[in-house]
Amino acid sequence: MTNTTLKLLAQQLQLSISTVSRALKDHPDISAATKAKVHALANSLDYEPNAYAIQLRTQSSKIFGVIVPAISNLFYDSFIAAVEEESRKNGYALMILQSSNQPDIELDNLKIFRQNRVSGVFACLSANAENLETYQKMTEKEIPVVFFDIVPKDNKFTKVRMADERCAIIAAEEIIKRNAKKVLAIFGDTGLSISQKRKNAFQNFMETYAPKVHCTYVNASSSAEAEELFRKQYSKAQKPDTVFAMTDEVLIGVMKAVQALEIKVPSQLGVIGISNGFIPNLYHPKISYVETSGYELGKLAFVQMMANMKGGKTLTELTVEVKFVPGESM
Amino acid sequence: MTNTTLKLLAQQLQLSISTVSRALKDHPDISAATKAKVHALANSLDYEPNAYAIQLRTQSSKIFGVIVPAISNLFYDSFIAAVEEESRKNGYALMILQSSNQPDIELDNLKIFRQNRVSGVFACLSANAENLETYQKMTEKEIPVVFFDIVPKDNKFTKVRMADERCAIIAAEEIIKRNAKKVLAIFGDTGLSISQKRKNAFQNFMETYAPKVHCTYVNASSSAEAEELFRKQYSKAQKPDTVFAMTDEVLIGVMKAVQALEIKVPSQLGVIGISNGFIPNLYHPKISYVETSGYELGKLAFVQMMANMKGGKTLTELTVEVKFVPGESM
DNA sequence: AATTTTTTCGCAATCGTTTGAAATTTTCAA
DNA sequence: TTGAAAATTTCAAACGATTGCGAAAAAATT
Repeated sequence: MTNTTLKLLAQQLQLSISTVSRALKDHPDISAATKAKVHALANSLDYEPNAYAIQLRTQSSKIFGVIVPAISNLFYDSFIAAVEEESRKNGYALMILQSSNQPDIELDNLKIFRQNRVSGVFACLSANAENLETYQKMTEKEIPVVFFDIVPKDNKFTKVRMADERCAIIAAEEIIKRNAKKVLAIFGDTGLSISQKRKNAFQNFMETYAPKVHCTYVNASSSAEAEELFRKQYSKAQKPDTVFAMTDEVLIGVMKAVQALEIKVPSQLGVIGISNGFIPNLYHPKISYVETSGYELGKLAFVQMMANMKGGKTLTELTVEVKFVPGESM
Repeated sequence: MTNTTLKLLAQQLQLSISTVSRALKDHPDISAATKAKVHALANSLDYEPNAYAIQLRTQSSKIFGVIVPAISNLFYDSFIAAVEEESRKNGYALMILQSSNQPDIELDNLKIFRQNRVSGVFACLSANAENLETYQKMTEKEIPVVFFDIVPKDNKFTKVRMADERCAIIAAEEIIKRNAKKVLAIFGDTGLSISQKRKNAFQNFMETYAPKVHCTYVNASSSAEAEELFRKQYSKAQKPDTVFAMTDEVLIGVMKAVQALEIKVPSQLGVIGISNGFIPNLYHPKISYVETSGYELGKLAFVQMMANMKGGKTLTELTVEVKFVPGESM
């Protein structure tokens, strides 16, 4: 079964292709009568405009590219969900690729995006990305790029991200409120700038506003490592009375140990994390957390993308607001 | 900055477009000398073939469409990850859309796929989908469709899914091994055929091989409902000694109650679920589960897709094998 | 009835690439 | 030197849609 094309419709109706084309898009030049006829036939033959032909002709695709380290990730998937939602509303489709945190795959993916002449790219840098040059070229070719979450330092790019420092500070505030005496703060992989930012902000705040609270700072790059670190710290004579988990991954590790050691939360140990909320609500009592919503970030990223598309070069760095969501763990 | 095209290269090199085109793809007709020249210029001007033009000309896109109820889902995201991985290896990109379980959105998305002339579609039906006609049309237009997970009954379609009955039976076997006396089995939404299948298989097996075990069967369509149901059953005089959770969603609800009520697992209560493994491993002790891997399903779906593409109409229903993964909850 | 205006439609070029077939050049044996 | 075969390269027609501009037909004006 061959696809219905304008040509086919034109032949059957004894009209020219251009007339059919115009009729289909309600062009004022065309009489109501012919419009009706054209629409009728188009429907019965269920005509679907060929997106490639359109894009070739108009030099603009209705597709955005999204590149993330991994789709199966509690944070990115909600980001993607949000972007997809907005895109759909605006008549765009999404092409999603994962970099697996490998710079060469990231480059491959970017090539696919360029070859498909996507209208724009939402990009989350892979861990050790040094390929900013490629992104630079894309923006030069007028393919807007909106970075999210893991963004380049260079501020000639458009970026949206969580208010990382605020997250850490809000957590610190809550910890101080709780009147903690000994805090164990576990951050993510040392290689990620986000870990550094959060750690610095947290440490600064604590040292300034609660200098007498004893804090221990460690880094864990996996749940297992986080669990191990927690167990070690908790086996010491002076146990921490509060633990701060910078990511869901860390929190998962901590909570494994907490459950295994049958530590009472919050009486024996206060727990606070930074999360989109899914993991903290898995436990009883619910873990208190500072909310970083991938969903909200997605919405924001989309706004930025649209702004960029409309000619305006908005080279700003926006952050989405974060808030404390009390559970019963503090 | 305008995009480099074959025409541009041809002009600069004083060659015809066809020569340039052929040189770029190493056609034997072209002399080594010109090939070298062409490649050199193409590189320095970083030429990127225009995917639209190619697809228009060749009538074949290197894009697959994927449609899922929701991307942010522990099962689907790993499915997508697998399909994406395989697609990339084979030079395909993915266009991913979510139906949000709404049939009309699903139809919209299918339209986008058709307009983009995707090479094939991986589809998970939305809950109350009655739009099989549309899928039917697509296969008639030679766009292969591989259904996964939630698949149509009609067996003129290609489908891959988990071995749902096997899942339930394996779980039942383990429960019998454990010597359970009173079992609470919580299944998913009644509307989903998968719930029915699993329930029937489970119930059958239990009644056949362990008729004296007392089983209670209930359905929950959310974590909260599962939690509530569990609490109710557990507050009865004769408490269940084993609980079976058909999905992660159910398991999450159950475990909330278990933690809240401080029920000892496995001494007071055995727990077994069906899952891809992420959720069960969040708890201590680790929950035993029958593994249904979205990842494996994705791989299988891709194989089926490729088989379908190569002309062969493989209208079969394949299932991916499942296995029991012992935790410490039984 | 002749002319102007308005409606309605068609021509033809274009987007960037592929590809069968024809045209050109080179090679080489007779 | 010549002619045929082989090696290169070019021509030109697609693919399916959009769109400026001009043409024909219908309606309105004089």
